[in-house]
Amino acid sequence: MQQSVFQPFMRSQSIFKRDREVLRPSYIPDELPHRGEQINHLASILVTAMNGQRPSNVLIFGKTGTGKTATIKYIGNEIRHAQGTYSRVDYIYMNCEIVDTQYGVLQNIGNQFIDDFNERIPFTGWSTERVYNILREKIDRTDRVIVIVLDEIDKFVYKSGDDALYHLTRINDDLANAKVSVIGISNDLKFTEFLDPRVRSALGEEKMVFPPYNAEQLKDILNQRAILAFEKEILDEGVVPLCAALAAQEHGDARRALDLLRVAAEIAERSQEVRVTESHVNKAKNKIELDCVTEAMRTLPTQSKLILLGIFVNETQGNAKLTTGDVYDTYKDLCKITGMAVLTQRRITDLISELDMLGLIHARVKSFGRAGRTKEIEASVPVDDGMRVLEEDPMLNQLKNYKPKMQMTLM
DNA sequence: TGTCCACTGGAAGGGAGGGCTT
DNA sequence: AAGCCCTCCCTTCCAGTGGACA
Repeated sequence: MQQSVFQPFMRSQSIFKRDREVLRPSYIPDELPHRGEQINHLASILVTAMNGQRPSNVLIFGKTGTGKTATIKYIGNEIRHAQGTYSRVDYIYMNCEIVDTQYGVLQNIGNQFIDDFNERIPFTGWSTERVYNILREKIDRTDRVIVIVLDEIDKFVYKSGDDALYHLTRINDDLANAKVSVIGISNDLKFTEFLDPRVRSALGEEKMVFPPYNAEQLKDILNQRAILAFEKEILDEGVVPLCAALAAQEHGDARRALDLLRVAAEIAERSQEVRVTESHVNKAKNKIELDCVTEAMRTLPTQSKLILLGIFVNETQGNAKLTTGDVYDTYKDLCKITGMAVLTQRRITDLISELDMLGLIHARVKSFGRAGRTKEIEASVPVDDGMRVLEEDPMLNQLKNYKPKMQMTLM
């Protein structure tokens, strides 16, 4: 019988003990190291709900990987476990990066309540007002305390404003039986400046800040997971401290630390090695960074890819610092060759800003005096790697040998 | 000090696409 | 089928701007 393609990669002894999911940031362990204080504080606020009263709304701030989401999900689990005794609380978690419109947020919350009336709110088609009214009725019929957690609430507010939050924070005025409290989680301390003052004060009845983990704390977190994930003697002594140190440099990001450890172990496993070493961690660091960039590029819309490609080809020709005008000229040229519709310069400036935010290019506004004020743009990823990824797109493949027209580069 | 350049970026609105209601 | 609504992508319009230059 022919040998399976998986055969060479199957080993009797895996580096991982069992489910490697325990190394994913989404895994919620039985105990959250160094977040006891935050858990207790939240519990002290939410205990009100257990007694059938409305707890204060809470705003939680903290950088990525500081355990905000883990803590909030941990609390959610605790509430569910306690339901035997107190079955009066519903806990709804929602990530506003995924659902990021006014309508979407209200619709999503509404559809969490499947009751006897069993009416589902469609994902489009209704007026927001109507969605809100149905949501309110559904909530009121439950006669319970509803805790709504809105993760990444800042992204939602920046994108869609605060109308839905206004509704949610005022909803208790319209409810006869149920009670609603909202917990917002944000990476950004300043997003409340964009809120209507009424929403700001309603939402911020309680505020919490999650500090970044230091290297020692990250080590504890990693060690706790490593015990669950690996057989004994699999990790070299320096592996956990190195992952912790690298992640601590990045504002104490536990997510990054866990990713480093998991990817390092996967690299070791793939190369059929029995131990994970520091060199695997370093390889993991490079791999994660590269994966991030390639993924961002692959998922770009074609128009943005054209702009990016235009920047890359200019750089390969030695035109390192480009203006918006330069980029637009090359872009128009590329559109002509590929037969794509040419968008306006106004639209292109927005797409350039998006590429900047994704970290694929670096664009800063600069004035050249009489020569005008514009953006100075350069690639911030290795051009060769970038070109290779973009050329995977069949639409752009024909541009492989494209050379930009000579441009007057402003210096 | 005023002018002027090449944009920047906000505001408003069009229209396509998805879907609901009547 | 007609009339709505919402979101997304895009255009049009235009006031505003930093700094070199006269």
